[in-house]
Amino acid sequence: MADKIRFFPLDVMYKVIDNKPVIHLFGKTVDNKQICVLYDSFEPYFYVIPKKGFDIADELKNFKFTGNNQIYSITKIETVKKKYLGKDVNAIKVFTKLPRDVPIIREELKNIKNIESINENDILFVRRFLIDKNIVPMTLYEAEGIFGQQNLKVPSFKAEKIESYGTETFLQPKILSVDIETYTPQYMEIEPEKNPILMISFYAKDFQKVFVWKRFKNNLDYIEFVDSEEALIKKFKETIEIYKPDILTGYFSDGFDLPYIKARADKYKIKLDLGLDFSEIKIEKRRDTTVQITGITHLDIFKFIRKVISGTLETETYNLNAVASELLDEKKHDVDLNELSKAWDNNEEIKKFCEYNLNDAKLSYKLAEKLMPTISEMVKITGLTIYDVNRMGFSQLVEWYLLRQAPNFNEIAPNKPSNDDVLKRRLQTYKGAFVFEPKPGLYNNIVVFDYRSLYPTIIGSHNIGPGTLNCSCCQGEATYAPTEDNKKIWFCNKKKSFISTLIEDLITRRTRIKEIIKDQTDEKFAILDARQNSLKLLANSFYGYLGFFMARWYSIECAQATTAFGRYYIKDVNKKAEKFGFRVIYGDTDSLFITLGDKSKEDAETFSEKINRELPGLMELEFEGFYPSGIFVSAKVGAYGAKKKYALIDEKGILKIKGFESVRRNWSLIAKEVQEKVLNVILKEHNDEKAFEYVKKVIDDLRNKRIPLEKVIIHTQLQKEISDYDSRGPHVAVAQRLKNKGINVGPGSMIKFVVTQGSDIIRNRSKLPEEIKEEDYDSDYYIHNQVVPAVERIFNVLGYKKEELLEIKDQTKLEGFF
DNA sequence: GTGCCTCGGGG
DNA sequence: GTGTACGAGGCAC
Repeated sequence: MADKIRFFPLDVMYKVIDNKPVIHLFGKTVDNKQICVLYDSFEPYFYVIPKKGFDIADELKNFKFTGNNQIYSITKIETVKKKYLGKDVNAIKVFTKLPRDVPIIREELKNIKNIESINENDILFVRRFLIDKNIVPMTLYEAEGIFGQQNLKVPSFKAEKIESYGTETFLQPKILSVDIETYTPQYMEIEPEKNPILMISFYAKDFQKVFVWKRFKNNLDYIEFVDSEEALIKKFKETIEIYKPDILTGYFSDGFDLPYIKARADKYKIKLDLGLDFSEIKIEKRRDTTVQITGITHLDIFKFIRKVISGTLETETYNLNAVASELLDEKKHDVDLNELSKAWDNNEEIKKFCEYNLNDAKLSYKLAEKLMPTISEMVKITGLTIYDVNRMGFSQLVEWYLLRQAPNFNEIAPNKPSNDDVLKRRLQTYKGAFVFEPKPGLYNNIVVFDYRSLYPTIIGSHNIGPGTLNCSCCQGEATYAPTEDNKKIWFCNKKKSFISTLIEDLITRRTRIKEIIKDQTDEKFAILDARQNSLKLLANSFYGYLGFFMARWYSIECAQATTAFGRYYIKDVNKKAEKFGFRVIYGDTDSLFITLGDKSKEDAETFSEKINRELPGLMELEFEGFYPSGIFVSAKVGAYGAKKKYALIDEKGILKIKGFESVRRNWSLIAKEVQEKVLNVILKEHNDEKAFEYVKKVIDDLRNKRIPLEKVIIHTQLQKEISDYDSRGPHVAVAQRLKNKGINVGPGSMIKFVVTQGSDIIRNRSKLPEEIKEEDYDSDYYIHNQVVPAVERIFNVLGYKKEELLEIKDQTKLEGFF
């Protein structure tokens, strides 16, 4: 007698049991209990496309070979009618016993004649399963089968059938956030092999805890003392086992917290078998380290923010403080972590560090909670697990969306490029967007128009895609893309491409959501807004994907045609605006900035309506906004304005600033300070004279050594052993001197140095702050290489020249100015 | 200009 | 694990 259960899948893996791959879907039942649903009837396969006119079915059916003392064979084949890039093909679906047989058999098949190509042989088994069985994580399914006995931490259910059960989404995963503080003396690198973890904090909706292995008096109920680091790590393991989170999150926990905990656990020979199948946490050390726990979704919220939503944030640095400030309007505690190790050694007060620790865990928790709607929408669109969505960039998300959709179009996916292909593709370049450069200066009554989702709507409206590119059926009939060279690129008039169908679907789905979003409550709004934003992000990534060298559906011609149409449309509206009586001051890619002159705001709206009546398909010109005034910035040295650098003020007095990059951490404090102050004075006080004089004063202060040494120190981290450097930058030279003095420096050491006066190369003039006197720094270096570059672009907005900044100022005029 | 190196996030 | 995915900017040459 079969049972039925309803559940939301969250994580998926497979195991070979009795020489059969068994899919394990870990998730939550409708009554919120952990479950593992097993499915053993899914067979690995891939496609073989024979050369036209050849029948190799029998040869494949009987294909066998021996290797590694094993016999590999094809278990069965099916001949299927498929499409490959829009064209009909007769393909052979080749099945194997185990997933790991696929790459072996694929290699061996390369010896067979008359094979055109082998496809879809590198799609991981569990992802293949999710696609073919139409299973989307986080949505509701019903499984039919029996409860079984498996060696798992959660009940298991052996399913015969798994079917979609409505559209309900799992919205309340149990999230547990973790954060650690470690012993790291100042100037020393982070060394998990040497230095202990001092405390571990957890934060969840209904649970807060800081474990620490040094006792002190306090009245905080969330602090729990343990006797040693070893006990601390055991507590870490125990806490997760007891709390049973669906999602374990942290900020950069892929790259720091979890690998550190693992390294320390190894030292004490503590097995971190947190996987729901009793497996140990898996650390993959690549450039981007990843940490995986079977059955528990490890979400590194930093990674998601940087990879997926960084483009939508104002901040340019993605540290916890900056991101939490922007997204949560909350900050990290103001604590100097360098003091922690000292305090620890000297048995001083460490309470504030525990509070700091818990706060960090709380911030990560809140970020995860806040971004959950966006993440779950990405999961629902791409059909990937949260774990995968978390670690993929845009091009991969687009690719997995296409891979998931391909079977619905009966399409076989193209292969990933070979190394040779990648090299060739990397060399290909093409013309990008059109930019109408502004003359720097101040303007009044500005109206901004932009084409809504320009590239996505072009791809949709002009049927762009590798499958419709230069089709033989429309040769000579279709109009060419306006590429402005002799390249003849056209797209089919008769059938819609796979890619453009999908992108139009994304656009219309988004438009629908934006329509209903207007009258929604706060809660509903957040989810729908996240959803429309995910759709937008994905649609916007298609163009880049088509031109991305690693893409399966790569097509330089498609990318080229997209920008060509883009240039055509923006130039077209530019011409029409001038004809209508506006003055165009700036245009870039998809937007047009005009001044009204003697026309009104209403005229501008009439204009955009007129344009829209003539646009094809889903293309639309939007009236983005009206701004009483604005300034356009000059970028590098030169008479002309720059792309994407401007500041506008709207009718409410709110500033809109674009294109001012912030300085990186290895700049001196003085450069950072000056940039910040100048932006403030110009953008808030509108007093460019004051900003200018301020910088002149700082430059003068530098010349006269009135800026203290501490503000000119540059911090650079040593990345490897000194002897391993071929090219010796300033910090390497300084590190060498430190080493000569007997100070232990190595990879990870933060080297502080100051560039001093002289005529030698910078490396030889870089000294340790303690080696030199207060006034030894090279004023010219700091003026020309630090302060001026930090503000130069900002001043070009106002027509000031770099030279004017550098003029020796008249001391008397400025008395008492600041 | 080319090529090598560093940064990010975390303590 | 049916693998393998950075990209921008500074300094030395």
